[in-house]
Amino acid sequence: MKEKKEDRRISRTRKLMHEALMSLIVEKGYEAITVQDILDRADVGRSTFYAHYRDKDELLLSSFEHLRTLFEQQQQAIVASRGSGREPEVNFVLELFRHTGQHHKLYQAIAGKQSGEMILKYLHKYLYNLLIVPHAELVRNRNSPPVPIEITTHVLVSSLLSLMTWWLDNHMPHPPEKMDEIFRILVTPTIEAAFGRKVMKSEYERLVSEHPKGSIMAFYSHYIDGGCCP
Amino acid sequence: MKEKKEDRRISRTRKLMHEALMSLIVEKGYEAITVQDILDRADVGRSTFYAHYRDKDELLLSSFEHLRTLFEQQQQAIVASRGSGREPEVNFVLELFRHTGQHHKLYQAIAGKQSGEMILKYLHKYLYNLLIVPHAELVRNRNSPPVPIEITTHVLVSSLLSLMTWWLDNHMPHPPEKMDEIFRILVTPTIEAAFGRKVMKSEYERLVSEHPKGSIMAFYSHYIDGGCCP
DNA sequence: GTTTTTATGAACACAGTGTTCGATATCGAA
DNA sequence: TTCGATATCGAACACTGTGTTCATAAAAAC
Repeated sequence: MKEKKEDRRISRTRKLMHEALMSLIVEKGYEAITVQDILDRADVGRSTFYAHYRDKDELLLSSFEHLRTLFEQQQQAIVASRGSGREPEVNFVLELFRHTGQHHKLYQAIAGKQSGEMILKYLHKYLYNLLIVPHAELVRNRNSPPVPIEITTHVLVSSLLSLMTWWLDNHMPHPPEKMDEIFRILVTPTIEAAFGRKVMKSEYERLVSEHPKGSIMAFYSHYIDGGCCP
Repeated sequence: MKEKKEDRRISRTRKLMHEALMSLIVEKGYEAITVQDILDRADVGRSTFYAHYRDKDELLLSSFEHLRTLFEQQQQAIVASRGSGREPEVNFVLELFRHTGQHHKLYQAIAGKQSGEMILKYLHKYLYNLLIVPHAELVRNRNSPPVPIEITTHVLVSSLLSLMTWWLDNHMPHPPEKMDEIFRILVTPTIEAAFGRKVMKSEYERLVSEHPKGSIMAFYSHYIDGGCCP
C-alpha cells in the first residue's frame, strides 16, 4: 500500500513548501506571493525549490493534485461500500461540499477569493470533463436539446464553482447539506429546461458515478497536453 | 457635449497605450504583459506611462470604464427613445450581448480567456450591484425566498459571465439573440425556483432598468473604497 | 562504512519596476 | 505669431524578484 521509495528529505522539503504556500495564500493572496516568500517561510534553500518545482504555479498545482486524489479515493470508497447494496448512487455535489468542508483551509487557499485564476481554470476543466460524458448520455438518442450540452455544462460548472467560492469566502455559513440543497434548487430546473426532459436525481447521480474513469482520463488528456494553461 | 479641455497630446498618448494593451492581450494574454511591452508597442516613454497610470491594472481598468460608459449611454438612449411609448422595458441581457458583439475585440481583451482575473472580478461586482436591488424588490413583502438573494444573484452573475466568456472564446458562433434565448432557457427557471414565485419577463426587465442610478452608485461606492481589489 | 542522493547558500546575469530630472517638443490661447 | 504652460522624452537610478550554477555539507540508502 505504502510507497517506500521516497526519500524522507524529499517529503519533508515538499511538505514544508506546501504548508508555506498555503499559509501565505491565506495571508496575502496567491498573486502577491513571490518564490522568495515561500523560501523564507519554509526555510529552504533557493536551489532546493527549483530542484522540485519549476515555479510557484507548479507547486500550487501539485497541492491541487493531492486534494483531487484524496477526493477521488473518498468517492471510490463510498461507491465500494454501497456497491453491493441497492443504492449505488452517490450525491456527487454533496460529497464535494463535504470534502470541501473537511479540508476547507486547503480549498480556501486553492478555490477561494485569494487564490489565483490559474487553479480555478483547472478546476473548471476538471469538473467539465467529469460532467460532459454523463450529459452526453442524457441526451443520447433524442432530438437535439434546447441548449447545446457544451454550453449547459460550461455554465453549470461555473455555477457550482461560483457557489463553492461564495461559500468559502463567506466563512461557510451553512452546512454542506444546505449548500447541496441550494445548488439543487438553483440548478435542477435549469438542467431540465436545457436538456428538454425530466431528469431523475437518481439517474443523474448514477450517470456521474458510472463514468468516473472515462472522465478522469479525458481530464488527464487535457492536463498532459497542457491545454488548460496556454 | 464635447469636452474641449483635454490636451491633444494626452488623448493621443492614452489612445496609443490603450491600443497597445488591447493588441498585446489578444496576442499573449494579460498576465504575461509587462509595462515594458506596452512602452515598446505604443512607442511611448517610460515616465510618460507612469504620468498617466499607476500600473497596467489601472490602464486596463480605464479601458473597462470607457466600455461601461459606452454601454450605459446606449442603454439610456434606448430607454429615452422608447420612454414615451407603451414599452418601457429593455432587454438588458440582449443589449449586453449586442454591445459585446459590436465591440467584441475590446470585450475579448477584457472578458475573454486571455484577460486577467482582476477585471472579471470588477465586472462581476458591477453586475452584482446592478441586479441586487431589483432582486431585493422582487422578494419584498414576501416570505423569505427558498434561496437567499445574495447567493442567487452571485450565481446568476457568474452564469451570465460564464456564458459571455464562452461566447467570446468560441468566436461567437451564435448571434446575440440566440445567446439571449439560451440565457433565458438556462436562467428563467432558476429565478422562479430561487425566488419562490413566478416572475414575468417584463417585470424583471422593468425593475432592472428602473434602478440603474441607484445600482451604479452602489457600484461606485465599492469601486471608490477599493473594495474590489485588495 | 561506503555510495548515492539531496539540501545548502552564495554568487551570478538578467528582466522588470517605479522614480527622478533637465532638455525638448507640442499645445492652447492671446 | 508669439509665449507661457505642460506633456513627452530618455537616460539614469535603486530596487525587487527570477532562475541557474557549483562546490560543499548533510542525510539517506545500501
